[in-house]
Amino acid sequence: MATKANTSVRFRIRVFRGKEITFGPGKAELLTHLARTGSLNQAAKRMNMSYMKAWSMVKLMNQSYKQPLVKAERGGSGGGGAELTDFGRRLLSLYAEMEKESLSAVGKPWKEIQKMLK
Amino acid sequence: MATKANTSVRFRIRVFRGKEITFGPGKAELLTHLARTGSLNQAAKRMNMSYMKAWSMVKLMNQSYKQPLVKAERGGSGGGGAELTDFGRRLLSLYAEMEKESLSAVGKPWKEIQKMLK
DNA sequence: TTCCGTTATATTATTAAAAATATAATGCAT
DNA sequence: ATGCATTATATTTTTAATAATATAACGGAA
Repeated sequence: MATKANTSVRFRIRVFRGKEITFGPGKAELLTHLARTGSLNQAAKRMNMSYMKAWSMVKLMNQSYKQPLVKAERGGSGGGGAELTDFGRRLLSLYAEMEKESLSAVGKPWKEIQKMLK
Repeated sequence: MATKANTSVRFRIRVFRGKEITFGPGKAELLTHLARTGSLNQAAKRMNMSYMKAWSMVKLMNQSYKQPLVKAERGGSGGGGAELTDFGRRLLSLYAEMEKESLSAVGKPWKEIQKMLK
């Protein structure tokens, strides 16, 4: 038994500005879906999130950074749509890097803890 | 302006066993206070946590690991008390190590993100 | 034998977070 | 004009997390 099937360490890395969470795992997932679908509505649906919550997240992000992460348009042929800006793509990839780095940094103590779990 | 006063990354490292969080920042803080005070009641008060919640955390921890992290006694001269076991002290220090390692691992991308924040 | 401060536990109440619902606005296409 | 799929926003409802309250048990000390 090298690893216990049931056990895991999970990270929540959150970027704060004052009291507000301007980036975290939920927002990262939302932006990832948004990049694929081109629609905030579709992105929200894919992660079983209400459109309203998704929209309020985007609003907060857009006003927290020097440049908007998401550009949205309404009306038009398909009803409208939303997409990531280059700025947004960059932030998303930096966040992914943080997740990857920290997860690998934690390997040794985590193995020890795993041994201590039932 | 080297760092923005207002901004921070925060980690929530959680140890899961199935759906249950068997260790995390709250439990770590509780055990730290417990080590100092020798009383679960006092430890809870120091972090403005209800005794009931503290106790249920201890209960979950004690039944999730191969050995108990906390040993409690009731009755007696001071009414009773609780203390960390060696096993508990070890887990607490491993957790602290995870926090420290991951924070330092994240330095580079975090600096970049900080620049992007308003 | 009664008092004390604690652990131990269940039940109820409060609060905060999330979800659901509703509605307006947009602009292209048919 | 009307329909369409979306963004944008406010309001209400529901749910889940947390806190509060209550009570029992324990065992030494005065």
